[in-house]
Amino acid sequence: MPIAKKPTAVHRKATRKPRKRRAPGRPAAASPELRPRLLDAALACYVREGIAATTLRAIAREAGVTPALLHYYFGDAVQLRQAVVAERVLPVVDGFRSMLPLDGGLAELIAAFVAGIAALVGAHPWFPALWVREVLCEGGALREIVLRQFAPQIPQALAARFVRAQREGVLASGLDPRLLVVSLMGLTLFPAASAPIWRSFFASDDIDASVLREHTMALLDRGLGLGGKP
Amino acid sequence: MPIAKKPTAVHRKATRKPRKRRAPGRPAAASPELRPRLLDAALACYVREGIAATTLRAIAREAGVTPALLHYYFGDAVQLRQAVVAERVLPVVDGFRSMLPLDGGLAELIAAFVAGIAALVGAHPWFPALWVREVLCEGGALREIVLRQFAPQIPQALAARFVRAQREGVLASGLDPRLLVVSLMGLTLFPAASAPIWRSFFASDDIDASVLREHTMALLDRGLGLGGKP
DNA sequence: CAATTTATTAAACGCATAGTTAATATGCAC
DNA sequence: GTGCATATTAACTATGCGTTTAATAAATTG
Repeated sequence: MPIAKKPTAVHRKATRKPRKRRAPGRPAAASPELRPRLLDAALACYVREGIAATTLRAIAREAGVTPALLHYYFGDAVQLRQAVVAERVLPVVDGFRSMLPLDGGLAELIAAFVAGIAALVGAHPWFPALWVREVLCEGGALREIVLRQFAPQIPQALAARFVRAQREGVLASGLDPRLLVVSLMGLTLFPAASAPIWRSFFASDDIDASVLREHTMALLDRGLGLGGKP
Repeated sequence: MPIAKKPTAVHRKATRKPRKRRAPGRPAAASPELRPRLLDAALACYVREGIAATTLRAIAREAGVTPALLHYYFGDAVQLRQAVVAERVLPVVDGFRSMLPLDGGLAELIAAFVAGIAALVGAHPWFPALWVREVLCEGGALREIVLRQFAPQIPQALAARFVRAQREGVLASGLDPRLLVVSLMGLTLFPAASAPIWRSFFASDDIDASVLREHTMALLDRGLGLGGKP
């Protein structure tokens, strides 16, 4: 509509034609909590397209609203991203960390790590893909945030625990305690993230979460010298 | 006459000597082959930014030329990408595959896999990052190409070999042959791809390629039940 | 050394898409 | 009802993409 000088609302309403598209203005019904739905839509887009490649319009389309509404709720795209990270991503990482019995035995710690990742993936299937793209990939949008805030706590605590276990002879020598942390992630997060790939060229309907966990534990128990081998 | 417009280039003369400089017009003599340099520039951008996010202008900037020159050499952006894949990426994957002794003993195969990834990463440090972003990530630009063309040969051949080894009692039961393929990649490619991360919060100047390889082999030898008799 | 071919750039085109702003219909308090 | 706050959209402006065209200078050819 070209801008008339001072179009009053009443006049425009009188000349309004019935439209299919929603007109601006407050909706009739009291909308259910929209904000969490917007966060979920944003997260879905982040997972599917990557954070950097996700446009405000894509999120709006996903949620069935206009980009301007996202601006209304969250300000700009950066603040929206921060909200998603703070309210959707970081709690997941934190929940995993709190599940690790760092003060218990080594075998229990390893088992809890593997089971913890399995539980995390079961509850939040989107996590591995997001983590790979936004943390593992260089230039990932979550690298700094997640890494500087959480990762030093988990990997360094694990490495320290492994050093102690090795000194006590519980952990096989020949393993590097720091690299063992990396190996643990490679044996858990990586299979989860690549599941869509290997499921596409392996007949793998029989592989569920417990099969995967038992395979991983079988490899680790023996590989770390935990089983009962002297 | 590099391909630019109509696909009627019947006569395939050898490549000319290109050159780069500032003002328009043909540059002075003694130019090194420009085309490989353009491919390298494109690859560098793909690795750093991701293929989808890499603009033709960014590649041109990286190579110190104009976007129009890329069009002169490769036609459009899609053809440039195909050239990079065919001449830079696929040969690396193929070289790795040819290094695997699928007909030898199991221990030798495992060792060759680990050493092969180490050699690949040593020769092409950009590979893990590219592979993670473009193959592992959903929507990655190389997923279809690499996967449908090469990956079924390698993983399925490995899995078949592991099935046989397990039947012969050489490979510990309790391991899934298919998941073992995934574990192998998780223990090799993943640490390589995440090296920038774990090096940033571990003091790891003492960890070089051989330390990493020995750690991995120590874990695998025992974990798969290959080493000395338990 | 003139004509032609080859390699390169500058500039512009058309298009898509980005994030934001201004307008506006509804709900609610008096 | 009247006025203000809330929730929502249409429209705008900016930018940047890939591509193309025309200009131009060196190389090559005769």
